[in-house]
Amino acid sequence: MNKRDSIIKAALNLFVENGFHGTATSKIAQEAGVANGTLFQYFKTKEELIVTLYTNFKEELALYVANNTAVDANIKDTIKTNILASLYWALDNREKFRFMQQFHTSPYHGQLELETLRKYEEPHLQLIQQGINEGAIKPLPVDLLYALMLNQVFGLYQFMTSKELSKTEQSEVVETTFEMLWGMIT
Amino acid sequence: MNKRDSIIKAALNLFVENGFHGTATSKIAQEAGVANGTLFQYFKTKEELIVTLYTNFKEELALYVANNTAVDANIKDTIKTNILASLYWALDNREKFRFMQQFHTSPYHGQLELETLRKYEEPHLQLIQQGINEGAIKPLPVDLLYALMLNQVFGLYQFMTSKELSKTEQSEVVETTFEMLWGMIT
Amino acid sequence: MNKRDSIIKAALNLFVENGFHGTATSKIAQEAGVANGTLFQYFKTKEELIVTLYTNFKEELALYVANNTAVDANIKDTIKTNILASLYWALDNREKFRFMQQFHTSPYHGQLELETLRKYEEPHLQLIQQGINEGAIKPLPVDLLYALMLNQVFGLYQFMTSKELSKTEQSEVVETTFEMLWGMIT
Amino acid sequence: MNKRDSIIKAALNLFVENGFHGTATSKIAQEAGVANGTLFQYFKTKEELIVTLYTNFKEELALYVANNTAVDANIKDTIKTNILASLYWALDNREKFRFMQQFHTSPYHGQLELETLRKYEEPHLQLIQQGINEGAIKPLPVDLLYALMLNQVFGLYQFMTSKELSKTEQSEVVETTFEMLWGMIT
DNA sequence: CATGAATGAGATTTCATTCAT
DNA sequence: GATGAATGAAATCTCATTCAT
Repeated sequence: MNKRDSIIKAALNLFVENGFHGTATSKIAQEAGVANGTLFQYFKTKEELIVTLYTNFKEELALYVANNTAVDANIKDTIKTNILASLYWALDNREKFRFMQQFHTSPYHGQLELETLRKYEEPHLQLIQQGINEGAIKPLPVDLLYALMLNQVFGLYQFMTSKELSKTEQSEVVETTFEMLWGMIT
Repeated sequence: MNKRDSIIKAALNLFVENGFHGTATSKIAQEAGVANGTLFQYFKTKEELIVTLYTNFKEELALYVANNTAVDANIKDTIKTNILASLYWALDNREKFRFMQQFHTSPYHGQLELETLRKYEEPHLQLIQQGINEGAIKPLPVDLLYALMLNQVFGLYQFMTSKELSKTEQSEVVETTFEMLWGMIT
Repeated sequence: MNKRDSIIKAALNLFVENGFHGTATSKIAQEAGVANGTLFQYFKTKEELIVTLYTNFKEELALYVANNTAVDANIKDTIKTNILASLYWALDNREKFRFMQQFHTSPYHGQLELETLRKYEEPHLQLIQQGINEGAIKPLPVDLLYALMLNQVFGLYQFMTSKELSKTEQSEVVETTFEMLWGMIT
Repeated sequence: MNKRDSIIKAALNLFVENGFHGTATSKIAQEAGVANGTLFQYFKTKEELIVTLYTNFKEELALYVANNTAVDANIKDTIKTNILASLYWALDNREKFRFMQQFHTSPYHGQLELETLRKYEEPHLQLIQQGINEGAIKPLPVDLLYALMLNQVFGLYQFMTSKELSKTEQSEVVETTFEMLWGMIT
């Protein structure tokens, strides 16, 4: 693993464990096995490091979701695969997901350009719009529907990470919950 | 307004605007119009100040919800009033609500006793359990149902704070959304 | 006990336990059961309190020694009773004695007027001088003899406070040690 | 001189002059010609700095005494050289010696492990024991004899630093005093 | 006399960042 | 690129002292 990746990995661990403020750059460098100054060769400031982590993960999640969303299927399956992809990525990348949540409520988030953020929402909004256009989904504001769906996923994630569930139990609760959601918005 | 309250008010403003770390205790004192050391007469540490704010607001919310939840009504109305009370408190106390969200993803949250936190969840869980017992609500784990309902409120809050809605639009979207939720869990 | 005495007593305890710097005036007031500001009615500053304690104890010791030194006796007995009085006072007032030692190595000591200090040494120096004049004590500088005798007492005090000795063992070691000292200077 | 040594030197000067509390770490850094934070790279806390100074000096003194104590000589000469070495080191390193005295009556001293302290006493105690075994020294508790001898040195040090003595006067008083001491304990 | 809330100067310590090697 | 010693601004917290009541 190259130094840049070592730093990113160490930063993720420490930020999640101790928060942004609770993590000194020197600790990150130490944990990454590089010198203090080396960190600043790759990231001009601590803030840049944090924002880079965030956009990296955001990108990674978007890619994963894109690759695991059924296309050329009926709208229900498309949305279902889309949502489940998000959920499973989060469950498989809990540290990254927690990091992103931390980031959202931090002041760093406000400094991101809205355009950047919109970019990641767009595909989901379009999917919902498509569902409405096809008459499958209730004709409500897409923003609202997106917010409800997204937070449904958060709620499910919260539940699933607070319990120890077997694989079958997991897929059972996921299936049930999605059907409930689908019933709600159609 | 006495000094303690001035400090609390200033702290809330600044924490929400700049985050916990981004807010120096000296700034808080200054904004509150008191001397640096005065802050530490009322709160032994910065952390104590932060935790006090959180538990204050948590208490305030719980009280508001308790006072605005219909009792002696059918279960649907009870739950409805309960949920709407939470939502409207959040909408009327946006700073306090943002503060609480910030707190949740901060390392301070981990230091709270679980017992304290459970105390606030308990009434909601009991309400859901009652709904299940009465056969009104689907027999799913209460934890799961609670998580879904709570996050539904978050989602709605998110939508409503991102738009400028008239009073009628507001109550319309709230009504609609609650009916969707109720349909989903029954 | 009046407030002034309460303060003095509390101050002694705390200073000996935690040092001058380690003891806040507010702690002293608290321990003494008086208000914060009351302390400053009796002592203009913390320093004045410390110096007052010191001179009080110094005075107390001097008085005790004066009252317990044999007069109208031969020089050996006079000096012996004088030395033993100092020693026994120290053993019976260990906190006060430790306080005085702490004071000696503190910067406060440098601020005392030399005249004040000399006053307490004078009687001892005169006694030694008398011994020399009578031909009983070696004709060495009185300063030197005084320093040796004083430190002999310190050494003995150190030994006796580090052991648990019975009354008979105590007086035995005291007798022996004085005879050794007397042998040394005559 | 490297920065660490500059800091140690400055700290010694200032601590002796103004006491531990009276000396701010920022003053030390300034006097040493280094930045504020640099001090804390070499010493994690102010306390660590103080304790390091103490153990450094203690070690230095022990080494000096070990190197200047006659071995393979009769017991009297061995003890004499041992005592004189201590005395002369103190006279040649008055600041360091005053620092050590300050340290002894400070609360920092209590935090040192007893084992550490015993280590430095051990050689002296053994020497005295040897003298007793050989029948040269009176069969009294070694602790007591050590305390008396040590304090004799303190007394002599006190006398010699309060006077301006020529070299010959110095060695004369030292010789005389040692003979008195030796007479006393044999 | 007594109180104790309020003060604010000052102390220790941290840490993001730089830069000479 | 890599290093890590050095920096110094800034943050939290303490505490002797004051003063209105």
